[in-house]
Amino acid sequence: MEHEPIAITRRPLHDDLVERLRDLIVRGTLPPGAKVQEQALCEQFDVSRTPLREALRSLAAEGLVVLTPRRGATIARITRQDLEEAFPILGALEALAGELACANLTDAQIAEARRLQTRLVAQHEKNDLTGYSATNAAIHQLIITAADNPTLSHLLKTFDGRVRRARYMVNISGVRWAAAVAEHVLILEAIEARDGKRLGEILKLHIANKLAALLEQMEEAEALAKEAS
Amino acid sequence: MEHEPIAITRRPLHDDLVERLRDLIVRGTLPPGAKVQEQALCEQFDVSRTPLREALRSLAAEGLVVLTPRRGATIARITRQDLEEAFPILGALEALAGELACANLTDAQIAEARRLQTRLVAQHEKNDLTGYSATNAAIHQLIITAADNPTLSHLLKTFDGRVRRARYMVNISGVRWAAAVAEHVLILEAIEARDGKRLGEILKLHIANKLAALLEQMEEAEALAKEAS
DNA sequence: CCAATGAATTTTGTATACAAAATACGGAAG
DNA sequence: CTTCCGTATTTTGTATACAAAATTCATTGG
Repeated sequence: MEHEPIAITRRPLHDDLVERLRDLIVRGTLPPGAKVQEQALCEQFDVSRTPLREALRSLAAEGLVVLTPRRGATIARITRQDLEEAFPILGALEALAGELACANLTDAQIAEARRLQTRLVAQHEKNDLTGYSATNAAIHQLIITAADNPTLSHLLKTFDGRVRRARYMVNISGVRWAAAVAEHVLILEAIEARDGKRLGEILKLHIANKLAALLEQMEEAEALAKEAS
Repeated sequence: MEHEPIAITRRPLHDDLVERLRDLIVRGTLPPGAKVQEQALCEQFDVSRTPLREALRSLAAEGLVVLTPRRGATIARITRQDLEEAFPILGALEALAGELACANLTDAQIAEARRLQTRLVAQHEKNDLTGYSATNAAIHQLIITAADNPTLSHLLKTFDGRVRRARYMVNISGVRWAAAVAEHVLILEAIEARDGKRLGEILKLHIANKLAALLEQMEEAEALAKEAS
């Protein structure tokens, strides 16, 4: 007699589809503004329209896909306005995560944060952007884990997806990268001091700066695109 | 020749279903923990399973419905933990809305806030809970509108639904009601002063107090239920 | 009398079918 | 040549069909 069946259930197709499609969208393989051809995707994934459509509904709820009645699905565009609206929300949520985290942080977690910070600096110096991104994500994940609020964690995960796409569109500038590393020093300090209020403020600022840099990059990219036409 | 077709599109069934089901869930007609019988609902709404299932997926993304593979949908339960996780998020989001709103508030909007506040107090004195709730919602709506951030507005709307159900389960205590009215005085003051930081703080506190009162009420209700059994 | 096993029933996941709407295409009129 | 209109094609929304899994229920053995 078992108490927790641990659900050995095989996942339904639409759940797989959600993940695979999300990946395609976030990475830009399905580019913003693109029309989603149900039939084409059905053939590509070898499924029928029913599970595909259910997956599209989930992604629409996440904001990655826009569903227009009688005229199908498109990949959500990323406009400047979207980013300007989304980043402050992300900032508020991450700030909350930081505040909550400080109330729970264990010594082991703080030690881990120090290790990650050291690695982050080293990767910046070695110009290893891929590794840096991973370490960066790990630090944010550490904070979210320490916050110990699954609802917040889930909300951040889905909400972050909407925004992460933008980073695949432009590459970080050297100036912004250095500034981000500097900000991470402050983040670690606040973590070590378990100063929730301060950590929240820094995270908010960190994200606001990220937005500013991103918008600048996007404008440059747009200007270049215009010139080329 | 028109520039904006204004989309005279008839809404699909699943969109209607989402709204009607959400209403049933939020109002408690479909109670937390209840198993969702697809067939029964299909007959009740006279639709086939396809649009119903799509609607359930949307509601699952909102957190009102829980989908378990191979064993169907249930109405999401509201545990103490859920509320303890959700309210701080709601607080952070409303605080952000307050901050943003203060940057935009017009004199007309401030005047409207004063009118609503007067009405709120009158309705409290007349013990008109229904009217009070509507006015209360209008004040929060005014702030969200002034924040002028559709992404935030949408997020708050769906997220609020998860929590609003709890208020249908217990009725506000006289003590909490009076305290809420007092807090609204401070809210109006911050609005009049266009003090975003302060408005944010008060809203956060307002929501934290709401949570505390709600948890207390729920514990009382649970204790009563236990006694009766 | 209870537990366990297995067949009958229900429910779920997915595929397919079909009607209504939207889009693409092509020819005729200006 | 362009614009308009009507037809053909595609796409969307919904219903239905069917197989696999889960649940129910009765029966049997202990």
